Amino acid sequence: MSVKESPATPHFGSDGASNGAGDRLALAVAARLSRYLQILTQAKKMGKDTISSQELADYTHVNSTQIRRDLSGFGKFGKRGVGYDIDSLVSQVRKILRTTGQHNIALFGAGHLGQAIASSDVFADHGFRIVALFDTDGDKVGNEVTANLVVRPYSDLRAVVRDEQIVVGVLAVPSGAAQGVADELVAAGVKIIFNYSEALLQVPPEVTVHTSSPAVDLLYALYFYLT
Amino acid sequence: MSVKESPATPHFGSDGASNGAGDRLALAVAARLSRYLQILTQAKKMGKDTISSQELADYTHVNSTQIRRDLSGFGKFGKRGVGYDIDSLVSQVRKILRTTGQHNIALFGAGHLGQAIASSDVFADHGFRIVALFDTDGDKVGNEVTANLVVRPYSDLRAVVRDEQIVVGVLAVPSGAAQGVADELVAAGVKIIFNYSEALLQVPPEVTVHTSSPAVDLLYALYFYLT
DNA sequence: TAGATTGTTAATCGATTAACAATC
DNA sequence: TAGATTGTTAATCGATTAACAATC
Repeated sequence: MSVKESPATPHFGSDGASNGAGDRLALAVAARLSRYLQILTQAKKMGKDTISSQELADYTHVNSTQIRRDLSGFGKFGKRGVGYDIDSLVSQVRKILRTTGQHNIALFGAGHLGQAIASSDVFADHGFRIVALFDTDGDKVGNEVTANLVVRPYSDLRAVVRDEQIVVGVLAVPSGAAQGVADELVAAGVKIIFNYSEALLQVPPEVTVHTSSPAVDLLYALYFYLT
Repeated sequence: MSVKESPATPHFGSDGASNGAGDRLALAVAARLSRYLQILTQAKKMGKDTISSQELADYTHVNSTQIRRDLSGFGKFGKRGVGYDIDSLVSQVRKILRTTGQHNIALFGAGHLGQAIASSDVFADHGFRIVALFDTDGDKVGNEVTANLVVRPYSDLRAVVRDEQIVVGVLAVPSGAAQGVADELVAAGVKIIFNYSEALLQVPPEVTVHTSSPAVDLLYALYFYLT
């Protein structure tokens, strides 16, 4: 701790060994990498095969040097004078983020926001699957929201979490209902809750809540750009 | 530049004068302050009058020392042994962020996401107003989505931007339609675009694009929590 | 008073950037 | 080759944290 060893690699947390088995990425690095991944995926869809650090910088608002630095910490992925091959960079970044597997998600609330989320193809692009959609409204139960997604009643919650190995519960319910759903998810053993409502949720310490709603995101951004 | 003056205040950018007239907040500070503001507003709604830096830390995942530091840079807003009075802190932070005025927003797309955004009360809480909602679908035009919001055709765009002094255009349209709407907004003189689609938008340098969709937000978060 | 929580210091750590040689 | 863009260095700057006295 007190003795300076060698210039520690800045890509990792506290103890800076190389990119071996058990290292955890620095939080900010992981955040940026996942941002790059999203842009890369989209650029590919738009027909690009190659991208430069400067182009990535334009889309992400991250400095281009920072981007090259982030990537070169894990290998030499680019071609000087050319840029990065998108396909190969995507698979490299996925490897770094360790998100090559499949993860199952349960979504709560089949209102406007829930349906907007359910019909996004972002998840399939990145190896996540929404395997269940719940709503309290009896009239909605049974509706087919997308090809493979039928609205289910809350009474199925426990069985679904167990049978489908749900790792994340996503709340797209009204603020007033959010705490109740969170409680049921916690009771069912889910450890990660993504909260799109504005409610401030109370959960046990072993459960992580991430709160962010479209409107609140917009709010943040406005504070910057308007001044 | 090269000469160390005095320990510059870390709350501001490059040239560190005190909190006088023309100083710009450091980006990260502004981001955190707006996050605090959202939590404070919500805590107030839930009946709290006072909040401690530790409680704010629990909700925002920002270190409590960091929070006290952010706030104490602008004044002594708290009471030792008690915490912060929510009402007074809200008005102080608003003053710091200079967002006491009203700003008008135009929203594009009356689909699920657009309607979810339109019916959020986050904006009214923070002094922003969605004054117009546009859609290309002739069947939707004329529909009343919320009490004061009727779906309008794109042909009204220019007039509305001018008459209502629109400063931000929010895109909740399909990816394929996003660039077209962006072009029209640019032509109408709008300088800030908030893009909820996944499209990568091409705009002139004087226009700022902020891209983030609910599904992509979720994606980021999952990369963290699942590893 | 006793307990709690702020305001502030001091030290470390990580992020950011300009600049440029290497090289495709 | 000439032009473009990466990979990397070196330096600075800002963020983060633990710790604790001040004080409500």
